[in-house]
Amino acid sequence: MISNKAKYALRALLAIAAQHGGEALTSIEIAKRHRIPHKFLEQILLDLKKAGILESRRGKLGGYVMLRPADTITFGEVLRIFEGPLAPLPCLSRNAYRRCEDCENEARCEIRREFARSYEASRQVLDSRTIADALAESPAMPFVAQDRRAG
Amino acid sequence: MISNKAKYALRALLAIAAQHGGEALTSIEIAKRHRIPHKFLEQILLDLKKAGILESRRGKLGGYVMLRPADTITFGEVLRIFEGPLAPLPCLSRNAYRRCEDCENEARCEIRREFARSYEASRQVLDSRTIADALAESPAMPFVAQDRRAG
DNA sequence: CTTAATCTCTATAGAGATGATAGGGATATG
DNA sequence: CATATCCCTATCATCTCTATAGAGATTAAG
Repeated sequence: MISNKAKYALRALLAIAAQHGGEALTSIEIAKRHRIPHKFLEQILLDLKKAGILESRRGKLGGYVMLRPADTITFGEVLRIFEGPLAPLPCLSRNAYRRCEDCENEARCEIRREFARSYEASRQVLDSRTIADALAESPAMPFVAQDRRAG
Repeated sequence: MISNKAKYALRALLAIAAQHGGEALTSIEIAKRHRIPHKFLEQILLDLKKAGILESRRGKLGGYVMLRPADTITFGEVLRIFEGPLAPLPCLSRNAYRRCEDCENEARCEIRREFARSYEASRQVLDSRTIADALAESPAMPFVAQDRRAG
């Protein structure tokens, strides 16, 4: 199961990316719409900003907008920010490889071999599907916000 | 990342299933071979027994043997015993379905839709690959123990 | 300049999961 | 009876998750 944090982050991103005209969305508005505890959401949005995904404006009329276009942000990328490596075993992570301390022979490890298959299958989905893809297939929201950064 | 518990369980199962002639393996032997804390492993083997996967014998000459043949035990089944539902969202679990409390419209939820793809991909691997499959592909152990229950 | 709205940052805390460790009880063998 | 093994329960330290809280920084409006 994914964490609430990651789920909230994805909800928030979908909302911000879907915002017409690329207008800023406030954390309060997102929290109200999606029933996310406001102060918890603030932390999450801050993480997304630090990750270079969102841009923020402070003060009155402040809020959040996409920094990078929604079609460049995959579900996998967002998950990794909040959950760490997606790999089921440390020895299968590309970005965060660690040897299993107690593993005798990685190349012959049956467990590693089997999980590699499973991981590869889900990784290919998570690392290819973007926020924009998800919105594009949404029946209630046919118009996808992609790159609407103010020029 | 999967838990140590699940990893230990899989290691133990692979060892027991690979045992020539279906001889019993003791928890001490498994713990020594695979560097698993012995008392921790005992709990795990007990869980596997309660799940109907292993059979045990007490006393001298005791140990564990497979109850069900190794080609009927999938990685997914073992994982579920120790990690609970494999689904990334409660609303995607078949056996343990729960509605996301804060979800407005499950059918239209973009997050659910995307994770369904990813989950389906990994589930198909985990629920089809068995302990016997894993051993069969192991270069160091070409002879697979399948159904060796004493008649 | 003041006020209000918003983002920013850090601290704290309860609940539960994780990963063991420990001790003894039950059972089988010889 | 002695020994080896499985069986069962309790306990514990650590970490993570899920917040909650409060104050500071920034901006816009009046």
